[in-house]
Amino acid sequence: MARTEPARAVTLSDVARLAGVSVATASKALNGRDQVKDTTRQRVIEAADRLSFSPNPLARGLLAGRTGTVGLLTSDLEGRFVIPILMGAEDAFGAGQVNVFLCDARGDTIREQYHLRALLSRRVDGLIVVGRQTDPRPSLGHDIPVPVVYAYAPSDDASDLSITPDNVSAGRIAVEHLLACGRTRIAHITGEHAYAAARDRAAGVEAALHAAGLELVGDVMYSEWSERWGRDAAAMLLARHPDVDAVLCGSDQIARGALDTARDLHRTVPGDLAVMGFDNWEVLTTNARPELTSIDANLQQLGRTAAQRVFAALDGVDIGSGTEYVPGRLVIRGSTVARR
Amino acid sequence: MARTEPARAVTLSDVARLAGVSVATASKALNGRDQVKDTTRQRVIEAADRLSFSPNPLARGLLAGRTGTVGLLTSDLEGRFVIPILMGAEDAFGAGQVNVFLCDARGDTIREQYHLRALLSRRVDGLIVVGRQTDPRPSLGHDIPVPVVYAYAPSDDASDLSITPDNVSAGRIAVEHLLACGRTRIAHITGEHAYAAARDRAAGVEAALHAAGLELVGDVMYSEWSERWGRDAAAMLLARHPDVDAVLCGSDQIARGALDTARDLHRTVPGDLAVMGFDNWEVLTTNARPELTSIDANLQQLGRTAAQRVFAALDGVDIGSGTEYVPGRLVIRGSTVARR
DNA sequence: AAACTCACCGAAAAGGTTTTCTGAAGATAG
DNA sequence: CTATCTTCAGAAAACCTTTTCGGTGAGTTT
Repeated sequence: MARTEPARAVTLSDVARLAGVSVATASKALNGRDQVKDTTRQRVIEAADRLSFSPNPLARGLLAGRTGTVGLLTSDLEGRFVIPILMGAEDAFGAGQVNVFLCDARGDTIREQYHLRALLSRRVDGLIVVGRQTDPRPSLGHDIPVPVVYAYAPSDDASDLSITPDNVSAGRIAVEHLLACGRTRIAHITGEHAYAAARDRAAGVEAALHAAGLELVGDVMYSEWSERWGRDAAAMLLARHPDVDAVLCGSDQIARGALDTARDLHRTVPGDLAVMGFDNWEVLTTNARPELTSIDANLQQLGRTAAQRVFAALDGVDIGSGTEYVPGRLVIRGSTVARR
Repeated sequence: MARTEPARAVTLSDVARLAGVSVATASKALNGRDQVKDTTRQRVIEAADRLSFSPNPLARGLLAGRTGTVGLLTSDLEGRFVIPILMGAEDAFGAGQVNVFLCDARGDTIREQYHLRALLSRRVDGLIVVGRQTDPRPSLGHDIPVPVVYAYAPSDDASDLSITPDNVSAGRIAVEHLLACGRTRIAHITGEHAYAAARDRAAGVEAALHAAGLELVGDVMYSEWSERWGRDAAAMLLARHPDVDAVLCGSDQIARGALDTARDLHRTVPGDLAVMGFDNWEVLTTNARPELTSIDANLQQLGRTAAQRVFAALDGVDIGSGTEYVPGRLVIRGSTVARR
């Protein structure tokens, strides 16, 4: 940490002095305005290069209103949903000159308001709000002077723009895969009924089964998002419905539990029983025995889309409102299809 | 997204006008400088309240040099190490007026340089660099005009300040726990030898065993950080050394694999065999059968410490240099101690 | 040669805040 | 009553960049 005097940052006037022009001309030269002779422009650019000048975004933002920053307001920093979304957003922004302010509200409305104020006072150009569930969350309201996009958790206000995973179609896709594998006696173990994600996936599952003229084996088994529940539920299920040939689980965690139980009861997977999960959480899926087929929610793409919408709004494009659904993606592994 | 005209932000001069004073006085009143009569100060504060004035950090930063922002430069956004660190940093900063710029270099030096430049040009007040391993990483150098603290991955330059988990002591703590549980025939399965984390933990393990007059059962088994390796290694281990009574694993993932194998081979845990891991990754530890004892690296505290060091440096305190080690914390669960 | 156009450059203001310095009024001491 | 202090308020500069507008000089037209 020993440092020499933090050399005063080089400013535009330093560049101007070196190039022998006024700051006004230097500014125009560097920003590609006309009204500057080409040779002059070259001289300025050269000078800026020599001093490795980089303009002060504060001064720039003070005047222009634009700061080149975007706020990402999450309630789910510990959660695993915000990360891919954040990466996607970084991807979309990264190429340009945009940086991301990250704030975690810890699910607390007070703190959220606090961070919101802080972000706005820093004059972020736009805002992405990430929730920790797919259940609608309270809107931040409309008196916000910058574009706002809600990601993962949609806003409860239809005049906001939200981008969220399409869990209904994900449920459908899962069932269609199991059907394609020749399974017909399919059960569904999932997490808390309070979560829209659980209910939506279940709805997609039942719709797809119905469309195929089939019925779910037993009722949808709701409880908690844990391996433990996956184990217990699978044990109950196999005791009551020994003829089941596929267990569709509402999360990879639950599926891991179901796999464990199947193993304990000497049911071979995928021979006797196909098992699949949702989320495609690699740590869980690729280390399971056998590896776990799952539905990836494409969160990274979701984040990219959200960022692009913010961009578009910044450029004055009307990005519309309502909820946009991002479809999931089937990732097939050994728990539904025997591997060569 | 439909919005009304973004009402021009209220400025200090609005406040001053309402309070019937000059901007200078208003500024002093709000910032608690003296040279302002108490009644005047009250009037200004009231006016600011009525207009819900919040100062423009851009203008403030322009003058002060301080921007109230800190850059967090990570190479590990997908990883799980940066998240608790980030939360810790947010904790430490959060109370104040600081916001965090998050940038992910994706392990790419070019991108890192790019982000570094972007952060510096935004005049961040300080920088926290988070790596994805505990192996030393290249220093960013000393021509950076703000304090830099390296977290998780230390800098390879001893004149930088780094804060990193104490894996040697973590290994020792783990062994001491196993000894306290009455285990004496302890084996160690861990991840890639290329990782300092693996070697350091192993060193601590061997030191602690040696101090107790014991030897490791077999050699340290290095390979990869996966459940699969945990399963395979445990199988090999139990075949070759059936008398082993504790398996210390280099990560929770490996430990999960070892638990699976123990179950397959009908070894009871913790009766026959104690199993423990490192990292205390809750998803893995609390869902294992039995729940997994582990060493938590206290990453959140590490992040807090890093943030505090940055703060201190900002306040002109000499924060020193070299590597500061954060000790781990034993989290006892059912895989080493039978639960009532 | 005078009037005009055109291309280019620079002065100055703006943006919002903090800080320093000056100055005015009131209070105290002699 | 005057001289010196103290207390408090305001004017102005500073931070750095962008933009508008006025101005200078060269070249062109009549």
